[in-house]
Amino acid sequence: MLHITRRGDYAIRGMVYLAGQPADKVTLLGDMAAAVEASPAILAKIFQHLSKVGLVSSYRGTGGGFVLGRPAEAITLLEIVEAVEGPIILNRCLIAKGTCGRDSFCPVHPVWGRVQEKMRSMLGEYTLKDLAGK
Amino acid sequence: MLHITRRGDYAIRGMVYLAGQPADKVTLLGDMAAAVEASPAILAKIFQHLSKVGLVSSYRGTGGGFVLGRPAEAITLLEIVEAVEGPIILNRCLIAKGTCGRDSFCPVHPVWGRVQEKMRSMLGEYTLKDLAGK
DNA sequence: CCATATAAGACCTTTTTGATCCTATATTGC
DNA sequence: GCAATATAGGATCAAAAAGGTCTTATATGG
Ligand code: SF4
Ligand code: SF4
Repeated sequence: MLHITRRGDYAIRGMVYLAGQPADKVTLLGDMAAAVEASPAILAKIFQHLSKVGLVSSYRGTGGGFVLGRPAEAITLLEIVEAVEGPIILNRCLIAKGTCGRDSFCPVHPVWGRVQEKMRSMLGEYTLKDLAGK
Repeated sequence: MLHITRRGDYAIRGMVYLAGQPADKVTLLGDMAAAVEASPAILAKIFQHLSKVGLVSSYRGTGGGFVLGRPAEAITLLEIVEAVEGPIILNRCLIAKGTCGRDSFCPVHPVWGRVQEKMRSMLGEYTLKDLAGK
């Protein structure tokens, strides 16, 4: 239905929050969840994945929590969205050449390609630094 | 997951096909379904709806079928997609002011608005005439 | 060794999507 | 009028995705 999921939105909320914290403060999941108004359980899932991908670093045990995996100015909205939701693909003919079969002659195929690339490039222009306003 | 549905794609396929036919030829559902490689049953559903919205005109009985509801140059990709899938809304805060609650201070909110509008305007630029190449 | 805090995965419910089937209704031609 | 044709409309069903909860590891610091 052409919209990002809650997971994607929660991920962005959390990442913007982390970017707004002091540079290498280790943030508790619970604090972050409260601040971004999301369930700790679901935010945990999301950030476990962001950790695996390297967008955040995580520390277990007492004094553990999450920190940005890179400087805020080196993380874009696009990366966060695609890390959580998978690559932005507007129509299935853009998954790979031949997925649709009509792509060689379909006049609409290139349109989706253009719209998709514009969208990705726009999202790629915004960094966490821009969004956290620091 | 940020992609159009099959219904949307089938609708576009069918509309492009109609636009490629002689101006006021009444096209059989079955012919259209065969040409666009979609099940007649599902294409029927889709075009019933497009008919209700006025994007096509339909005629029942012998010699019946579908015709574009307006000249091909007056129907855009955006209209077809939104007729079938509902309005393009990238994040729920864009449904209406206040749907999210954080929209008044959220730094990401305006970004989604900008991306969404760009996307809609791009899709609004392509007409069936462009796509059918007539 | 104990309290803390994330990692990982199982599990469940609801919503959306994709698809089919059956019956009704309108139109044409005989 | 009647039969053949073709869309309208609704009921129904299965599969997939999304949203969310819970339980059990595992690592860390004191
Ligand atoms: S836009 Fe054209 S190529 Fe892409 S999925 Fe639709 S029919 Fe296939
Ligand atoms: S982008 Fe901001 S305003 Fe929009 S839904 Fe997410 S948190 Fe709410």
